[in-house]
Amino acid sequence: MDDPLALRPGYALRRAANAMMGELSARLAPIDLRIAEASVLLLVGDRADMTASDIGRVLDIQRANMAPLLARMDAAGLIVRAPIDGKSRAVVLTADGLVRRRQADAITQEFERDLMARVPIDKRDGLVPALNALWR
Amino acid sequence: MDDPLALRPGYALRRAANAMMGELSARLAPIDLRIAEASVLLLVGDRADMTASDIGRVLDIQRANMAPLLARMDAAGLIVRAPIDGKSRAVVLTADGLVRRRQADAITQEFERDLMARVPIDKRDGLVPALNALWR
DNA sequence: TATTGTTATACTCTATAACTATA
DNA sequence: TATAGTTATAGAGTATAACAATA
Repeated sequence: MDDPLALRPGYALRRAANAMMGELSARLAPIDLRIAEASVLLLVGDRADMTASDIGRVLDIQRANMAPLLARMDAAGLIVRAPIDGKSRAVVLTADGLVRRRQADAITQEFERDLMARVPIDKRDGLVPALNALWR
Repeated sequence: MDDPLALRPGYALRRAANAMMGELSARLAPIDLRIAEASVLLLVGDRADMTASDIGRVLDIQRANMAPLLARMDAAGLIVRAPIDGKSRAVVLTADGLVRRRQADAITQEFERDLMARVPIDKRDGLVPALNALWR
C-alpha cells in the first residue's frame, strides 16, 4: 500500500505500536489476560512489596485506574493484597497468578522473537535502545 | 527509574508510542487539531480524489469512525465534500484547511526532529525502517 | 453483489476530581 | 502535609452491526 506518511517517525511509531498491541492482545486472549494485566504479572513477579501506587508509577498507570485493574485480577484469583501498614497493601501473586505469569512470559517472549524477526537484521540491535531513548 | 520491562521490545514500543502521542497531542492542541485530524490533512494534501473510505483504508480507520471524524473537520471548516458520483464524495481541503495543513506540517516536522534528536546518533537511521517492518 | 456513507452502540483506555484514612 | 486507595465520571479511540443508496 502506498502511504506517504510512512516516512514520518511519529506516524511509523504509532502504526507499529498499534499493530503490535493488536497482535499481542490476540495472543494473550487464550489465557484471558489483557496487556496491562500481563504487565502487572511480569512486573510484580515473585516480589511481595509493591503497592498499587508503586506499580502504577512504573507502568505509567494512574492510581485511579489501578483500582479496577487490580480488582479484576483479584476477582480472577490472580492476586491478593497483603497489608503493609494501615494504609498500604502489597500486591502478591497467588499460585494461580504465578502459573499465569509463566504462561504470559512464554507467550510474550515468543511474540518478541517473532516481532524482531520481522526487522532487518542490521537494524535489530538498535531498535530497543532507540525506543527507550524516546521515553526514558 | 528502574523498569525491568524496558528490555522487552513490545513494552518499549508501547511506552515510546504513548509518550510520543502525548507530546504530539499537546503540540497540536494550540491549532485545535487531534492527531487523527492532522493525519487526514497531511494525507489528503491538495488532492481532490480521496473518499472517506480511501482515507480510512490508508490510515487504518474504520469507515464507521471516519464519519464523525470528518463531520468534525467539516464543522470546523477544514474540509468540504465534492461529489464524485452518486454514492462517493471526495474530501477536499478548504482554504482554511490548507492553512491548517501547513501549520500541522511545520509542527510535526519540528516534533520529528526533536524526537530523532533523542535517539543515539548511530541508531537514528535504522529506526523508521525498523518500525515500518513491524506493520507494513 | 460489492461498496459508500451513515447511525447506533458498546467496550477499552485514559484523565480528572473528590473523598476517606493513614504515614 | 503528603500519600494510599477508592469511586465516580467524562473524554477519546475503536469495533461491530445494521441500514439505505448506488456502483
